[in-house]
Amino acid sequence: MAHQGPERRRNAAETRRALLDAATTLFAERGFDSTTVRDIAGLAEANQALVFRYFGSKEALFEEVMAGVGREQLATTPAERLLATVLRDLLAPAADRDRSLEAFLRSGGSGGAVSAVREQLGEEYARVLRTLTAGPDAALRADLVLAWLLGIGLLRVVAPKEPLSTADATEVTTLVLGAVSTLLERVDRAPAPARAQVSAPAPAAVPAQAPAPAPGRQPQGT
Amino acid sequence: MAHQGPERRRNAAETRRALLDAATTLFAERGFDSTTVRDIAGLAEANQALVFRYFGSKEALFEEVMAGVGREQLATTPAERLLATVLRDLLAPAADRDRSLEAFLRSGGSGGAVSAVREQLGEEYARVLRTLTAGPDAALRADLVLAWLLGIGLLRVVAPKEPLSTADATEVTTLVLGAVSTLLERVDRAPAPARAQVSAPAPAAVPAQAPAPAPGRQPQGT
DNA sequence: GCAGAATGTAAGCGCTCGATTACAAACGGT
DNA sequence: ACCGTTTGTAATCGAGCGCTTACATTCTGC
Repeated sequence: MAHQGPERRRNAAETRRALLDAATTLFAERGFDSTTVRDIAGLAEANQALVFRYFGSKEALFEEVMAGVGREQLATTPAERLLATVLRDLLAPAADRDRSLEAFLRSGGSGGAVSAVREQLGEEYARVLRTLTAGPDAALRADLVLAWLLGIGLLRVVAPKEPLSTADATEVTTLVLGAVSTLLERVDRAPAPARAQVSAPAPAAVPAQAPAPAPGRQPQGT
Repeated sequence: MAHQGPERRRNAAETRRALLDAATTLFAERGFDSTTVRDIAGLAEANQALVFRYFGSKEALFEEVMAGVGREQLATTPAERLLATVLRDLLAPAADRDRSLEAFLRSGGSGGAVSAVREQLGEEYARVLRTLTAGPDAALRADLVLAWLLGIGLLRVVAPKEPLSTADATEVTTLVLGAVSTLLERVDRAPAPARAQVSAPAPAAVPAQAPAPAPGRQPQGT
């Protein structure tokens, strides 16, 4: 990658974008702590001082990364499909996976600002998931679903664990959606009625698998 | 320089143990990266050079912490109870929670040795969970259960998210076990031998609200 | 065409980290 | 009492970090 083509002329907007892209990639691959601004600048083929000129600080850059990438999916996906969409995204090959979730998971013990971003993003996802079920504990059920998604991401991406990390996407989807349908159904305290079928679970809540490549794609420059 | 009490006399074994305890606490609270050897030595009221004398390196210390704490629960808990035990542990107040899982979750993007420890520990848990279900995809189902546990830990401990982080333990247990029973139910052959622990919540398997040290010994010290 | 703003670069500051070293103090066998 | 070993301490090293500064280069309005 010698990069000799169209000489990058002085262009603040483009440089900024290059830095943002590089940061998105690296935060996803290594998390916040293990990514240095020198790495980011290096990948973007820019000077590391520009990170601070354009974003102010490493944390501010992280916030902008997290704000941009994850929100897109959230805004364009109807609630009923969010679960299946996120799941499909999680199970997709690394290349076209949404990076924000990875960054989220890999940025563990970081500082206050990073935690704030994490909380906010989690809140947004949970709010959408909450609409999928009824009852007084809808929010709790939504949190549990979100927790499962995060855990699956953890074992598939961050700390790959066989066989989950290489399992067939359809099979995982089937298993998860089946169990989730049980969770989202209105079950009182009675543990008995838990006999949900994967093929015909909740009516509109869980539009089962469909791992087909959706129309809306996210151009993720590498 | 105060510290006058029962003067810690020169005692390598005790100093080593103090360092190990301090490391266990701090790794759990902040993760591997954010914990410094100076912090550990400070909490243990020891000199930081001793960390290297007794353990060789920070990573080696981490490995010893992870080897010691988590294994205890794993070795003394029968398979049928592991799920409920881990779940109860996860939902317990921070004070008497097992710290290894926290350390596991908070040590995100760290180096190779840390990842190796994580993988190994995850493998052990999954192997036990695997015995809870039958069928060709038992291992995958076990991984999904483990993923859920990790995700719940994530949203309860590492990145606290309302309402899950403060939800009633019994309610969470009920919801999770209900959905997990759907997941773990055998699909095809292999008539169930004695897998009743989950799908029919036997009172023994899920003590749920009773964190009392039941007849079965739980020699968890500290 | 030139002043001033915008953009890019190189150097380095101050700090913290893991790890090492040199040395002092307590211990224990003889 | 002596001496070698064990245990503890202080000082530091070299590297890497986020971030800043001083300066060079290019662009743009007039």
